Order: sequence, then structure tokens, then C-alpha cells
Amino acid sequence: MIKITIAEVSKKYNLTQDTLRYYEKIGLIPHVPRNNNGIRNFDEESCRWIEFIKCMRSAGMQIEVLIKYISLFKQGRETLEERRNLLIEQKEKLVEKYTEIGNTINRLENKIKIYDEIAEGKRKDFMEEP
Amino acid sequence: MIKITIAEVSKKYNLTQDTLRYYEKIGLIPHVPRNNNGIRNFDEESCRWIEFIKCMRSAGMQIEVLIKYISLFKQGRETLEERRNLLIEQKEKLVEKYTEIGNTINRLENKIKIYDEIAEGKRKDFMEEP
DNA sequence: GCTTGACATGGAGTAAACTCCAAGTGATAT
DNA sequence: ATATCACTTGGAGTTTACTCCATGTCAAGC
Repeated sequence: MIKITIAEVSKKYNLTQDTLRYYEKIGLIPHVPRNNNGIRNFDEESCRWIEFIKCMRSAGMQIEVLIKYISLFKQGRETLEERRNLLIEQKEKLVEKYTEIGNTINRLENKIKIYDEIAEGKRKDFMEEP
Repeated sequence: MIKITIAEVSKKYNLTQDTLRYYEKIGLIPHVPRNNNGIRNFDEESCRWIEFIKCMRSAGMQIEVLIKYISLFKQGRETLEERRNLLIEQKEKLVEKYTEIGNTINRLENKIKIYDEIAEGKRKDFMEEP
């Protein structure tokens, strides 16, 4: 079984050691094994959790929600339904955000096009602001 | 020319009056007209800016960037190029974010599918966590 | 004339998510 | 055996984007 130090995990996932300790402290990583000196020895499961957390965080999912999810996971089978509902709810939130960002990207593209036209002299004004 | 109070703008764009005053204070709304008692009378241009700011913020664009953009806008034609570059850079950031959220949505959908299979009895384990 | 209500201001407070720091431990290299 | 290094902890500090509050002004209604 592979065990790696916090320095290695930090490098692997591009998260600071402080962030990893913080994540563990608040309950985002179910079980981080330690050696007999109290030093963390992340195993594969911890790493998978970290990767999962990182992915969810990169999309902006709130830490509170992730704490909830992991806490439900730790409680076992009886929380399957609740976990599923949580995931669905969060997915819907992300879809909403996704749409919003898509709209904003479109708007920016249009705006940039106008700037290009001004640069090419096809437009004389810049009164389309905002 | 239509002029509306902060209360009306607040309602129209679903932003608190505090937020609107804050936005003006930090330089996000180029020019908000006032009556002779110092009370804000938002005109159409202010409203367009507010709507623009709201759209950008909803996608997570940072306030600092928006302050920069508006400050460039106020300086006039000589900043056209710089504004265009700023918009392109921000658009690219949003595209990155968009992709990340898309990936996370896919991942959540797969996870939800697994939960469904467990619920239907097609899977007995839930060890696919995380 | 007085109250009410909507507005104004400056500045303090808050929430989320880290980030930094001081002080301490234990294994390893010189 | 002493220094160095990578780790540990608890707790304080930081950043971003608001949000709240105390105090004050003015116009309108009773």
C-alpha cells in the first residue's frame, strides 16, 4: 500500500500543505493515516478524496456542502438517499452557474467584436459602452 | 430622460441599496446623477452599467477587474486597446472556468447514476466513493 | 410644528476560504 | 551531540465582497 507525505500530496495536487491540513481539520478528508510520530501518511483513498474535493472546489462548490457530504458518507449506507439528493441539488446549482458563465462569455465575445471593429475603423464611436 | 431612485434600481436588478452605494463608491458606476439634495437619480446609462456589472459579477469576474475596466473607460479613446485586452483576458478566464464546471457537472452526473443503480439494486456496494 | 419615511454618509462588522506564524517534536546528517 | 529539516499544532491574520449600523438630512403628511 502506497503512503505519501503531505509534501508529496501538496505537489501532486498543487494544494499547499496548509490547505491540506485545513481540509483535514474541517472534515473534508475522511481518514488520513498517520505514522507513530503523528506524521500524515496519505494513502490512495485519501488522495482520491483530495482529488474529488479539488474538482468540486474548482467548480466553486462550497466547503460547507462538501463537509456535509463527507459527514454523510462516514455515516454509511443509511445516508445513500440523502447523499444522492445533495449531489443532485449541487449539480443543478452548477448547471445554473454554467449557463450564466456561458451567457457572460457570449456577451464578452460580442463586446470584443465591437472593439475589433473600432480598431479596424469600421466603427467610429465607442458609445456602445457598456 | 428617465430618472429612478435607488429603491427602484434595487428592486429592478435585485441588488440591495447598500450594494449599489458600495458599487458607486468603489468606482463601478461611472456617473450617478443626483438631485439637489444629494439623492441619487439613476439614469439609463447608470442602469446599463449596473446591469453590465451584475452580469459580469454573476459569472464571478472580480471587482478589481471591473474597477480597472471602468477606470479605463472613463479615460476615453486612448484606452480602447487596453480595454480590449482586458476583456479578452477575462473572457479566457471565464472559458477556463466554464470548462472546469462542465467537467464537474459530468462527474456529478456519473456519480448520481451510480447512486441510482445502488437504489435500484443493480449495485450492492457503495465503494465507488469518492 | 412634528413625525415619518426615504434617503445620505463613514466606518465597523461579517462570511468564506484560506494563509501565515510561533513554538514544538523527532529523525537524520555531520 | 548538535544542527538541520520536515513535519506537527493552535490560533491569529488576510482577502474579497459585501452588509450592517449609527447618525444625519430633507420633504411631505397630519
